[in-house]
Amino acid sequence: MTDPNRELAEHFSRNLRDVVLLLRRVSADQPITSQQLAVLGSLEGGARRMTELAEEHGVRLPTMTAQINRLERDGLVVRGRDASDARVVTVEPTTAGLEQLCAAREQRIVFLTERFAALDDEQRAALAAALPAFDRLFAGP
Amino acid sequence: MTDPNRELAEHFSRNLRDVVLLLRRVSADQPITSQQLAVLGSLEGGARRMTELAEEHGVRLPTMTAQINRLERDGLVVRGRDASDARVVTVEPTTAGLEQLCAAREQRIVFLTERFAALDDEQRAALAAALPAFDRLFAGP
DNA sequence: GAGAATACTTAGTCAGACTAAGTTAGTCTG
DNA sequence: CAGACTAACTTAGTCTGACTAAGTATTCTC
Repeated sequence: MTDPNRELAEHFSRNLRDVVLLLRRVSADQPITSQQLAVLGSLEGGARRMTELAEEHGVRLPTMTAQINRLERDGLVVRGRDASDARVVTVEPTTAGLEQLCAAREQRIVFLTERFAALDDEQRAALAAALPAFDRLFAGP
Repeated sequence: MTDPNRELAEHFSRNLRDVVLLLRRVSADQPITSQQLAVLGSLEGGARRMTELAEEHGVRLPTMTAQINRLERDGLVVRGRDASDARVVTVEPTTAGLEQLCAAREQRIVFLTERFAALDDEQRAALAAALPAFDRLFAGP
């Protein structure tokens, strides 16, 4: 009679705390915060608008304004203007910003690689097989 | 030549952002924050010490002091004293605190259940098969 | 061209993280 | 057993990062 989806959800709900704690541990002792890293990641492909960034990160515009202020203060991004619309503010990463992004990303991947290496083959295979389902579960609206 | 663990890690690293955004969406519009929910969860089994709580949540003691201050102000927990050691402060949930915990937990589970229901059988089976690996991957030191 | 909508910024508040320093209580040592 | 050290919290001060409300340009629409 128990809903298998609910059982899965309960298990995941219990695991969520571990994930959050793990993420905190990964991002601790890094020169930039996980938020800053996420924003820099959005700028990797080139200049973006403030509204785009806010939407993509699920925050309000004033929050992104403050975030970009900090990143600009630290020399990781620069603000620009859109030629076709004078209201629009664009944001681009600096060379230093891209370097920080690469370094932080690499550090995170190395950390995760070590975690994966601690699993046995069967567990690794199970996780690999679950990847498409994960993409589907966590992405989208 | 590519390390399969690293490939897994890269995929997960890319997915982390989706998870974070999803978590933010789940906890938005809830009466209590995800941090408060997590702390209340630690108190479900009875009174705990401040140091225990801080350690369990990976934060420093002053952070937990402030957190418990807010929870106490909102009537969700009460501070107590340890009979055998007058330095120790204990924290217990109130009835209101336990109610909030149950309600928030239920809401989170319902949300996740809906996400799981949107998957097909194959994806669901893959996720279910990956659960033990997940426990191993995210738990522990 | 006036009024509405859009794109940001500013100002003010709050949660939640940190360090450094203070207080009180227990422990240990000569 | 007194003095020093350690342990358990709290307080004070700072920072990031989230929000709303309100202000300023600029563009769009009728």
